[in-house]
Amino acid sequence: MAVSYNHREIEKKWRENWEKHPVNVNDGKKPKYYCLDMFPYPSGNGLHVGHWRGYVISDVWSRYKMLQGYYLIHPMGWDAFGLPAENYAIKMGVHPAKSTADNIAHIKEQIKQIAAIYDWDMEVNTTDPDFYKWTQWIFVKMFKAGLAYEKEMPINWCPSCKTGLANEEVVNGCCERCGSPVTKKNLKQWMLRITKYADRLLNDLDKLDWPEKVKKMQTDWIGKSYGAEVEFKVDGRDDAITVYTTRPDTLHGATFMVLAPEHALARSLATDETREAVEKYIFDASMKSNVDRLQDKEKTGVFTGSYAINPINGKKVPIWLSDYVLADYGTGAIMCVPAHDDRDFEFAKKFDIPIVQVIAKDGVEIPDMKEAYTEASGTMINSGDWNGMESAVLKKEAPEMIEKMGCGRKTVNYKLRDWVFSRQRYWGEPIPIIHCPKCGCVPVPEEELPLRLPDVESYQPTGTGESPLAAIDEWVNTTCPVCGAPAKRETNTMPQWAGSSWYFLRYVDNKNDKELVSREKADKYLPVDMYIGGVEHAVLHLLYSRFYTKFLCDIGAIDFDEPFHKLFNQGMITGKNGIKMSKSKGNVVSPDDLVRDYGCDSLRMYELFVGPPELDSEWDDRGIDGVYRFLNRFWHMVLNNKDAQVKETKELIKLRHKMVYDITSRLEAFSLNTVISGFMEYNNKFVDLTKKGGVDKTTLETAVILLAPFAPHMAEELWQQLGHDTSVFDNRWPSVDEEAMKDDEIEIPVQINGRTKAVISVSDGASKEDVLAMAKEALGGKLTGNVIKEIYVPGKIVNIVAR
RNA sequence: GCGGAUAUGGCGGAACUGGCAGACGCGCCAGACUUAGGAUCUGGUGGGAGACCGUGCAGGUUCGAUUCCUGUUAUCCGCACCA
Repeated sequence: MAVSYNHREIEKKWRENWEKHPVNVNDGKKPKYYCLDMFPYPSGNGLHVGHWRGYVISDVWSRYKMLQGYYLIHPMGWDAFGLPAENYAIKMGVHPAKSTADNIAHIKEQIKQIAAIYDWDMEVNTTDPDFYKWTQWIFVKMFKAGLAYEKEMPINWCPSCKTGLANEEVVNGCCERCGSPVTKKNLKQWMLRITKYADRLLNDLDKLDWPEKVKKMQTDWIGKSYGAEVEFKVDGRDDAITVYTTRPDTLHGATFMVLAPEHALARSLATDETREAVEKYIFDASMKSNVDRLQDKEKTGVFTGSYAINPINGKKVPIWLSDYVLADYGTGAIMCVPAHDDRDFEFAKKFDIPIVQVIAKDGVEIPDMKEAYTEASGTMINSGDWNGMESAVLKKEAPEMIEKMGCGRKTVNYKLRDWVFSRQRYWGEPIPIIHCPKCGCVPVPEEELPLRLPDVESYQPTGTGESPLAAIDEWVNTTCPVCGAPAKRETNTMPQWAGSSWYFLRYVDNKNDKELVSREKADKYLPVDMYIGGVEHAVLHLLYSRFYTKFLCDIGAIDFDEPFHKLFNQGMITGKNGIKMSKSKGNVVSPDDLVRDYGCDSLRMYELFVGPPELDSEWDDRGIDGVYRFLNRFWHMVLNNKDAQVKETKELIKLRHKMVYDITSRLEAFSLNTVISGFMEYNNKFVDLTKKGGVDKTTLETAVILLAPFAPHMAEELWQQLGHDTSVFDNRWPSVDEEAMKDDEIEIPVQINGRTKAVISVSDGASKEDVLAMAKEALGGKLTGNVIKEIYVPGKIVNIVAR
């Protein structure tokens, strides 16, 4: 029978046509819809079928929104600074500027293969001086607001990438990029005070239509806890040690105290007898890497020889050092209640420290404790005045009680740390700061931005903690903008996240050289309505972007404080057996051949059909035949019916509305795989009907419009073949008439004891008696025994309970 | 260790607020058209000869459970001594 539709010719024709006559037009009246993809970093490896998925999902959603009457903001750009781009350049032996430009050109061609409706006039590139001018401008503003500061401290250091890392970039003690174990290095660093925004970053999550998983990850990352700081005087000395605890209710049970080895007082607490052991322990701890520390299961520690006084009961408690206490959380010191904390229990058992229970679980003291009782539920015992109180109540009230007693205060703590913002690498935005011997740190004047990244002969990382920029004397040496004295430029660069933290704001006004974005355009087109990308940025990019947006809102640059209203995380496309696609595994599937053989429309649809969009899916090349056959069958079905002048019948109208309803509701639910199977199912019905009287033109047109976001080329071509000289995207998404969808006769399963034995067809308004009579008739001899109960749920089911 | 997700035919996956389990597709089987078919079209396809049995496993609630509850196993993901 008929030959395949010619996808090559049709797709070429419509690409050229869209080029000349864009379908996404801003008439100034339509409401905007901003649908954003997480912009790629231009890798030298190019795109594989996994990369397509997110772009197809966002394009389908964008085109759907366009058909609903929105003016679409759907831009694309390049996250081209940073480690991956630089490492690639080093590996290939080319300058990163050159390799980045080449990679962008290549990937842009590949992305165009998707036929997504990107507005390339809005394109941005983070390495473009006209763009990073504003990345630097934001930094200067943050510096002036006191949010960017310099600090020397031990930071995460990747010995392979030869740069410092933010906390968020350390995964299981290893570098997020290269997987090398991260070490500590004492470096003077630029920091961003993201902790100042901790509460807003936490509370505003409520406003967002984001996956719960991502909200949870950010909540945990910020890690807010409520508790108290309590002061313990050192026995026989004037100074005190402050601890942080979330369980002040257990204060009477504190039988020892532990300080992090890095604690400022650690050394001074040693006595003549313990000095040697204490020094050794502190030294050993300093030599441990993050990974070692994580892998140590067994607790270690050393007694300092000193004692502290528990302020609630005046008892002397020994002070220990142990690396299970973190130096940079809370106060770096803890009170230990072994009866009610797992870690303290383990430590007390190992070093034979007394264990005192202060909460009676179910009213009784546990006779022979095998593990700590960690729940705040039960009655207080061995707790002086607090005896008899409920632990849960006391937990809340104790901080204020302690405050009144003058030995501590109510407080909160966060796991979130300030953001280590310096990178000792070449390929990033220069930090626009000048170090003046007289004036200190002075920002580059705003009118002198951008501070261009200078060309350099050796852009390889030095490993010394200095950026390669430090080697360029003529760049480093400058004068102070304030006093004019000789001064030196900051030579560290910004992390890759700097540009990506705000790029989505720039798209809508990417040529503005006066402002980051004009308020007029920001108010009109921002923020982002739908953001689509992988889940790997849950606490990196997505947290940083929220922080930047809040800051820019605070300084009045924009008028909203959350960047992304709705977030969708697509699952990964993997190779066989769920193995991540990678060059080294040799399981990368390139879209190029598939586009050539099956067409862009087929690949787009298969990307969706392969599985639920939010879950990982294994790629199987053979499956694409299914959607390719569907598109062929649909093509021929429409062409076979188009001139037949079939009159619409009640049945055809019903089928049409059911189709619109099914496709729309599945699309709204983001169940894109079942949208595709829905198309197939309805097409099977249409193909069947073609042999029995045909399909009317309105139904054909409706189907073509519904298909347009998914297979835009074919939809355009069929729309034209149906006799139109406009674009299929000039239509509005069809609406559903619920009345027209209704069936007069409903099929109802008839069950005996919950097992289906027959199916009857009843009219819409049939009475219970009639239906039950019909049901019994249909069952005939199958119904034996005594009928105990008869259940009829109108429109759903008949169930007869018999014994 | 803590938290989350997932588990359904040979395979990918459907099943809306509890109501005919396996839609749709891949693969496979049979047939048609063909010089030919790895193209296309038509039909079939969970298991069992059968009554029946079947949604990771064991219970429970219900007239009725893939769906709700309790426990449990496996896989994946996140956090990981945050006091």
